[in-house]
Amino acid sequence: MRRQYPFHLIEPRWQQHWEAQETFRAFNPGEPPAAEHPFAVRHGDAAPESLEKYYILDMFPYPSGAGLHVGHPEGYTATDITARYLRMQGRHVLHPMGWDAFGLPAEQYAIKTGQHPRKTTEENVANFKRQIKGLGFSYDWSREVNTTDPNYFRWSQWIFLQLYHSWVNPATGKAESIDTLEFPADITTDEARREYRDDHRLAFVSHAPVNWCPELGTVLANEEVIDGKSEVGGHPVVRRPMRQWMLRITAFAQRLLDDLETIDWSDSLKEMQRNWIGRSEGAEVDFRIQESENSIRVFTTRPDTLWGATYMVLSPEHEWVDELATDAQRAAVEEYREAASRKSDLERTELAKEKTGVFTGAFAINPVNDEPVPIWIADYVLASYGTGAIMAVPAHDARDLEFAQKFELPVRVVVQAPEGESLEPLGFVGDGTSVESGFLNGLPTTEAKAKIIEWLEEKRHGKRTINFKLRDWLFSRQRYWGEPFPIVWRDGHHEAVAESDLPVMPPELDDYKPTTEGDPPLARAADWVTLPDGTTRETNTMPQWAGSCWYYLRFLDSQNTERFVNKAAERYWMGTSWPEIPPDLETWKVKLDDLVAFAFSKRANTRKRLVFGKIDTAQADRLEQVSGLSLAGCLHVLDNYAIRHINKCHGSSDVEKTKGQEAITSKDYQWLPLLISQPDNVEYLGKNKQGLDVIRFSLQINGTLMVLEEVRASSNLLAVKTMYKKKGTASDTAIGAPLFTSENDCLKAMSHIKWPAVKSPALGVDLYVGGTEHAVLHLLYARFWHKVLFDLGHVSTAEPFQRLVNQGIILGEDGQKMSKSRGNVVNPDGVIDEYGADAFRLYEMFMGPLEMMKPWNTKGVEGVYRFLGRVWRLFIDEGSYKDYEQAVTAAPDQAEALLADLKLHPALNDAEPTPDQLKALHACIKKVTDDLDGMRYNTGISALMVFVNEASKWESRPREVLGIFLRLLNPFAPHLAEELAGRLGEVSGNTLAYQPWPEWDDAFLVEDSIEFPVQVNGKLRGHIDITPETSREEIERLALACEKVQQFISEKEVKKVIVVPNRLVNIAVK
RNA sequence: GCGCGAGUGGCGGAAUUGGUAGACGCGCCGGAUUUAGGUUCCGGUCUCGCAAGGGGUGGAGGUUCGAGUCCUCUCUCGCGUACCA
Repeated sequence: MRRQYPFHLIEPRWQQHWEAQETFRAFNPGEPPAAEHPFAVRHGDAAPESLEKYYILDMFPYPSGAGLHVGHPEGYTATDITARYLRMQGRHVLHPMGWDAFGLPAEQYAIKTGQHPRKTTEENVANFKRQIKGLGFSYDWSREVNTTDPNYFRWSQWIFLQLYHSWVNPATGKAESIDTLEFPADITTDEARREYRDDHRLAFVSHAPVNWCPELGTVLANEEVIDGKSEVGGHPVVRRPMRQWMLRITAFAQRLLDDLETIDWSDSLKEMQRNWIGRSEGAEVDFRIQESENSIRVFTTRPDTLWGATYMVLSPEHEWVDELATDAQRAAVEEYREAASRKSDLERTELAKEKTGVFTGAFAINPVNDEPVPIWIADYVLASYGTGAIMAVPAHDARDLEFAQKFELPVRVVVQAPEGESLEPLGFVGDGTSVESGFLNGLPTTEAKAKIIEWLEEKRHGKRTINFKLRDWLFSRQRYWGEPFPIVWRDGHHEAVAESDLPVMPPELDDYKPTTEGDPPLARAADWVTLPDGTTRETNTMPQWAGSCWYYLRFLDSQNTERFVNKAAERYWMGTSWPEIPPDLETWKVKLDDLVAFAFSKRANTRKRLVFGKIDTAQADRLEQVSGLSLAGCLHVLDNYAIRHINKCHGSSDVEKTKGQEAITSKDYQWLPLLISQPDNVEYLGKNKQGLDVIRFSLQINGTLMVLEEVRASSNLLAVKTMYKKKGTASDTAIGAPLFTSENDCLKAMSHIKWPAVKSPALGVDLYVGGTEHAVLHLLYARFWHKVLFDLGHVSTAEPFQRLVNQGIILGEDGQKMSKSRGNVVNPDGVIDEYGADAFRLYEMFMGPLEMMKPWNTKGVEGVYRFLGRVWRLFIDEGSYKDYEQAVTAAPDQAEALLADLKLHPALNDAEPTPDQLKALHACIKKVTDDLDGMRYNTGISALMVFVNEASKWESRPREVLGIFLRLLNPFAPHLAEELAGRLGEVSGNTLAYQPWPEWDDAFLVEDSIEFPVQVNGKLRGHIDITPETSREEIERLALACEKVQQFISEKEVKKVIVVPNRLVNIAVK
């Protein structure tokens, strides 16, 4: 097929140019670029670290043997377009790429063929790199990392040692050195001290039952087991006790949950993490065992239903089952336990349809009414969650009900459903009103919970408790191709390898299978395992997730041999300096206006926040008085999401009137600094659904009470949640008296507010793009490691990834997910050969919104390819291209050299652009800029197409206009844009990469005459010709006079005429 | 079951705080260039209707001068999770 343009020559040429020029290198603090580098050409003498940075990251791939598939470049293209766009906008962009190269496939290939996994990995990396480079991404390859490189995994091992040498201090909730751990008085011997320490480390050894996958010959983390099968390969997984390394991620559960509030991830992704962490609030309640001194502790989220607890269930593995079973029931209990222990998780799940269980013969005493309740065992109660025992309330829990019905146990209704919600009280699990519940009768569920917990605590029958689903992270694998642990064993105890002895290299082996005794493959290397000093090495390796937990940090300084990352580089790229608190009230007001405008603009799906205050010591004391929270130094922030929320809930006067409130207007935000610095009243509202503390500030201004509610979004952040106004005064719980009686007083007070000189919380990676498949694995693990490193002072942000965007999956042409077995896999190499990298990139983005799932369609590639051909013909004389093609047929080896003979299109000239031309150009600049800000690549491309369709008709094509167009095209199709820009004239720095991004001027977009739509009763009936100056009255007159409209309104009564400026006019008739 | 998200032409998808539904591309139809095919260029393409006009964003209601967009109910699909008390 004839090529639309010689992309096969242009693309490699520009890729070589960028590589030779190091066009896309990012510069660490103190390492300025050479004077001739295009970065220096653009920014002059400015130190790179003085520029605003942008760290844009892709999820680095596992280089599989199959090579790149079309899903990989989807995210990579999106980030590349944004990276190139922001570079042109003047940001200092860091955009790196590397390889997550440890993994099972290379090891399995090694077992089969004997080829060292390193060799397989190197081959695959080389292939991936070739494919990725062929797409012309603007990566800084000097920062490339590979997790299997000893210079990389040495630092993975080092971070493991940081975990090993740390514990979480319950007083601060933060990780600190294990040396700060104090021993209880009864721990006196060295042996006991060591044990106590080892029990507190963040990396610790456990002998608990683990997920063992016989097929893979390794254990797996909870996150890697799906429906009782391995996530990789779908092999069965069984529970089996083994000695394993664990990481204490559970100590960070609450912080991992809280800090989700501070980052810009999609709601669905945050929700997945929340579900995985699985926080639930409730109470532990002790049930005394009948005729015994002992009691059994249960966990429940519904202590208010205690009167409805008619039996109790223990998990079969519960430690007291043996003791409880009566002689009559012993045989049945034993049998049930035996059967349960034989079941794999898979079987337990699959057989879950039908409830099973056995009565132990024993009874417990319900503490609220002293009634005996039978104790059962059943495998629907899990040993690993809560206390491994429950109180069963069949009337208000679906599972308990099912069980009770099967075994004919009593059901007692103790919660009345709200009227209309459920006619059937049996099985009602929602909130209602307590009945038949002693002193709780008549209380709504929330209050009943609080009251019963108070009672339980007072009578010492139980206490308030919070439980998490999250389990500690099983961190060892029985594999060869992973990071060896920097741990040795001496006399049955583990010890850390000295930092100076890192990296611990894996031994060379001939056989990569596990040993016949079931030990990991590393155990085969007897010489390696046994050390001269009599210690033996740990033979497990780390899981694949280890390397990906911190690679984004290594990119900042990938060649450093002294530290895992240079401190200054980390501080600069992870960002600590934006945004600042406005220095004064005036600036604050300007920034506020910006933020409000932003909240209602098209770009509003990006989070933008404004810091408007900091809690000083006096304030902190006052807050501590009401809430018990220590909030000194906390910053107040307002973001665009909050503004939208407030507008939605409290911005409409209709809604507010009914509640005796007034609508919040954008002007009201200006009171925020005063509200937080000099409130009449501060209240602590307790924790919200997500377990976050809510604080209410209120202030009376001229008879109206303004109320602000904030949540503590992280340890140092109070985020505005909502805000409303109402008539009246502050409630009785107020601290202090109202300070202001008039608005003037308030304004006066505002002028005295002092703005603290602080910077807002750090950012981390500015934009991270990747698939959803890592929602609870990589992304949770990485956040966990990052928090440990943060606590220990090694990094400066509490969160690694400020903004995260998930790309949608690309389906096959048949609408099914792409897979080898379906035979619908699209190979990028083939597409690039036929249409070129620019067309491939463009199509990947043109398919639809980045985050959406969408099917591939090769015909669609032809569409964008034709578009690039039209761009080419906009600039290049068609005759000369035909001549070129003929010449190449005669002398194929001259193809490259002959390119020099191509001529520019004769319509290109230095004429003054016409108003129409400027309008087309500036409309394009505006649309593309807006769309790139909002990551709407598909509509951005369509704007480029609209411009080209228009410009193709021009008989005179001013260089100036087309040159600016090429800058807009550059992020999307950089090879073609660079080529044409080079032919159009000299480009400073010899690349478009650092040319300033064009700005649009609204003056060019104004139309002289407008065809203004006229509706009658909301239906389009005609148009009138107006100008931007036409008055409302004139528009109304023209609309009513319009001929087409007349036939719809004559003989009818015109009730109302609505003129919507810049939109339309609507005539309402009866 | 629970949680989250999405339903718009033959297809992928566009539609500012509610304001001309279907941008852009694919496909299809017609025309021009070409010996022909391919390429390129021009025109058409939600639907019923000759037209005037009517209908139309999964379905049913509602709010509004005006609803793809907001509210209530409902159906379908996708993703996540699953005995987590």
